Amino acid sequence: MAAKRSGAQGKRSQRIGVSLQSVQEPRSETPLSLERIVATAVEMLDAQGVEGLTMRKLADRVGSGAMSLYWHVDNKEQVFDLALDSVLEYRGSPQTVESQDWRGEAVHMLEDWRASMLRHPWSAALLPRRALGQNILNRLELLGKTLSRAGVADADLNVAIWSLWNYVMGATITRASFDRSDDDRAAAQQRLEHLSERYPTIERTRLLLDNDWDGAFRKGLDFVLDGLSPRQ
Amino acid sequence: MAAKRSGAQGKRSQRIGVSLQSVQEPRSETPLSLERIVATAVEMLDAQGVEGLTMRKLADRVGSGAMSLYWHVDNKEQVFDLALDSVLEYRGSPQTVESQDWRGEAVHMLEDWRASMLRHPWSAALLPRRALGQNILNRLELLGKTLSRAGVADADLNVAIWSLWNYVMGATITRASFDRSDDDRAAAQQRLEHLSERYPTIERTRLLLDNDWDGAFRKGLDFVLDGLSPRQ
DNA sequence: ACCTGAACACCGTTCAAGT
DNA sequence: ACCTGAACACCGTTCAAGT
Repeated sequence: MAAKRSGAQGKRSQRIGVSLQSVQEPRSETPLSLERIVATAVEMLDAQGVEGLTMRKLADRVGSGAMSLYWHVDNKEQVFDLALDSVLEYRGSPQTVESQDWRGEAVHMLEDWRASMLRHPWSAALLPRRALGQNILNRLELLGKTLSRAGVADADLNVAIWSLWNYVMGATITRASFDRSDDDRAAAQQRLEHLSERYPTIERTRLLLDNDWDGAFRKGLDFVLDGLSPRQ
Repeated sequence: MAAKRSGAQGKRSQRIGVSLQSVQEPRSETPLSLERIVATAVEMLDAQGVEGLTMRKLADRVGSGAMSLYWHVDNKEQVFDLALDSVLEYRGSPQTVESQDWRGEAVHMLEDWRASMLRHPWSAALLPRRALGQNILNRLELLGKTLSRAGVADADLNVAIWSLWNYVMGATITRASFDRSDDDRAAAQQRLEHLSERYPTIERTRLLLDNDWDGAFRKGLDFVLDGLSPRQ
């Protein structure tokens, strides 16, 4: 039911790295193209979230009849896949020098990963549900290479990669969804205060009011990397 | 837009811990009740996933007219909230003895958390989008208490809790969605093999073919706990 | 207090047809 | 090769009404 979603390349789609700086061309008669569809989908997702993206509204926004999209694209799922991958491109020093600072490199890559997703808050929650696109594979490869150079044994490498993946995905998904509803935290905290005898610990540390997401991410990441570091 | 979803208790809903062992009563004239609605929703979610749950189909399954649900429930969102929370109850030794094995306790709690979510594969992806219900708060409180007893300073406690949360959520969401589409892994691996010169590292370690999810979770969790352990 | 059907304003997608 | 409108089979929810 939820299968079979990767590989199907549509009638004429080739994977593209759409550049996404809010395409504000003379909204005249640019011919419909996959690039424009994907770029517009990203704009709409940024503005309205996952629920707000509709094939009909997308067609409207792109200035075509509702059904024209389906010549360029198989279905709505593919629009999500392409929008996601277009947002995850890694523009980092690709190989450059063989730096000695593997830990700094890893931190940089993972913070960039998180930042890319937070720029498009719908992306984090979507990612695990979709096939792994080129850009994520690139990031995984780069991460693996860095950890390997740092001395992580091949036997531990998969666990190390997945641990960091899990941490980054969990942190980003959580942050992106809390972000969209500050009320929740207020409401939750209110409930907490009302029940401070039931939840004394997290009430005492004010777990749900802590606003320093970036700092917490960075500190937790350090903990994880401490755990992963090859013992000497 | 996505706000205002917590607290609203509907016209007559009180939080309930529905017991969910596949209610197979004489499908006759049990009166419609919130409990039955939530239990049936969980059944449908287990069978069909998030996309498969429809207010109309739910009403049908419960043997009532389509609109009868709305007397018991405000809207579809609330059905999700209640289904989620009902699935996350923690049945663990609540206080018992003041064990010395804090690490074993933490591992047990977090493995149980993951297992509860994997029993209902739709739950993990849903959790971060919803308000934090009673049962998650309970788990967070218990985790915080355990870490605190283990010697984690109050200043580090929030980061420690969030790090473990992030790891568990990331791992479970990833696992649950990979689970639902084995094709992806085959397809991805095929793409990988085709491009083994582009992704030599993750191809070499067979990252995408590693099937030992439980083992990887446990090992990665150990890494994280190593990082979190108070230094001596 | 509890349940209902008709109706409204939407969806994604198929299909046969236009240029 | 590219785009279209009409139509189908769905959605969640409002509302006025029934018992």
